[in-house]
Amino acid sequence: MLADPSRAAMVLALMDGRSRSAKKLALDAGVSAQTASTHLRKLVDANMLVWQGEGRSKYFRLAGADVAQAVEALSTLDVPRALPAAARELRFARCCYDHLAGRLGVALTERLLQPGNTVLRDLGIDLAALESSRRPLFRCCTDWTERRPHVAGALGAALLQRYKDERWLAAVQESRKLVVTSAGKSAFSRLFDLPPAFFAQD
Amino acid sequence: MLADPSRAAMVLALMDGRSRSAKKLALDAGVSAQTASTHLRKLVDANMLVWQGEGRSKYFRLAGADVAQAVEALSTLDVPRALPAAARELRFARCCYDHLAGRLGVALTERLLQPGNTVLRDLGIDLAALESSRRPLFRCCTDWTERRPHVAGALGAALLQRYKDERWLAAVQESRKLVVTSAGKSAFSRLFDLPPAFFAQD
DNA sequence: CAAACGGTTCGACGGCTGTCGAAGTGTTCC
DNA sequence: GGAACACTTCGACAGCCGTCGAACCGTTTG
Repeated sequence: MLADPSRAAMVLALMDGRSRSAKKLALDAGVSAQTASTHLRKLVDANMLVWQGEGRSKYFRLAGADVAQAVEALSTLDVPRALPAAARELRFARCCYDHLAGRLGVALTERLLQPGNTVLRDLGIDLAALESSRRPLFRCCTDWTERRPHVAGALGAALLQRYKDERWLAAVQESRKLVVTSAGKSAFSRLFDLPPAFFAQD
Repeated sequence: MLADPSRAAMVLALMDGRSRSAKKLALDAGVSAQTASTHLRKLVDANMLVWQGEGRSKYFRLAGADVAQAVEALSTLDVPRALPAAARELRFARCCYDHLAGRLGVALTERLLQPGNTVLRDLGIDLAALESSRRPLFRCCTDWTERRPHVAGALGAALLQRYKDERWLAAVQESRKLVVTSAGKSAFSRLFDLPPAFFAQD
């Protein structure tokens, strides 16, 4: 399924976890509407996408976190060669389906795994509630830009949600890119013990 | 690369992390030697396999843990449909490149993530030494049989090595399957607090 | 040295599938 | 009601690529 360039482009365009119309996906992939329609049908039949009708439009999104993780894992294989310019701006912070990825995601994950840290408690993340959800609490994606793990799963999703609610991170229109607000810089520095210079990489 | 059935079969046959000759891989994939040769060349060019000459034979193996993880992540996508009979025996315990996967891998991972456990200390795993290695200490694969995470990365490899050294697990010839020895059953039950009935699933 | 064997290269065949034009269905908007 | 629009289906074309037979190279074995 992912071997075809058009389908790959569509799936990559949906890697932010949001929905897109068939027409927009056709534009993303650079093919006609008919071609896009056949591809989208195949992806839905393969349980990789789901759709939702809204008026005369059809909005598609990834079927689940497992699809996103597979794409991310595949991306790590091709990446040793230089990153394309378009991907350059995704290096620092982006969303990977429903959680945080990129240098920031990897750095926060490393701090989170250090024994003795109290970040989750400080953030008021209710682990017990998350564990009761059916999806795995903890999972790692291998970051395709950093080639190191970042937190995914229910915990990863809850953390990104919190960051957005607190206005520490903001989503960029039509992109997976996330920007760190000034409030976010000070909050991340404080909670995760990151040097202020870290954010100069963005 | 993985979209072709022959190449997929070859890569799957190498998922145990060991090496196989070109001829054996041709048999695994059910194609002629010429066809296998072209596929293997492509896989090497794509940095997914590496090879090593030995006499008039050529032995291939996976290029790294990232390849194995991508394959494992992709496998989770198609698996909702019933498992092929050949895969049935891999459900309980198998090696995934260099670490433990399957029901046992998932169960041990869950115990390992419970706060307050002392398993790593009891096993005498030297986390400091592992951290100094270049590869990430901690990573998760999403298990394609269980659809839940299991420990990979340097820690996952060190754990499997320890289990083998202790003769708790034994590799099955020409297969990814791992069998739990009777010493292993009692050791896992004790260290990870698993009920003895757990091993009846095997 | 000759035979056997593992692997590779070349060339030709054949099938699969991605592509778009054209036409059709259902929805929205004026 | 009619025009514009989003999406789908059908059909035909074209190109890509997996496949194997045949021939070739290098190593091993008797």
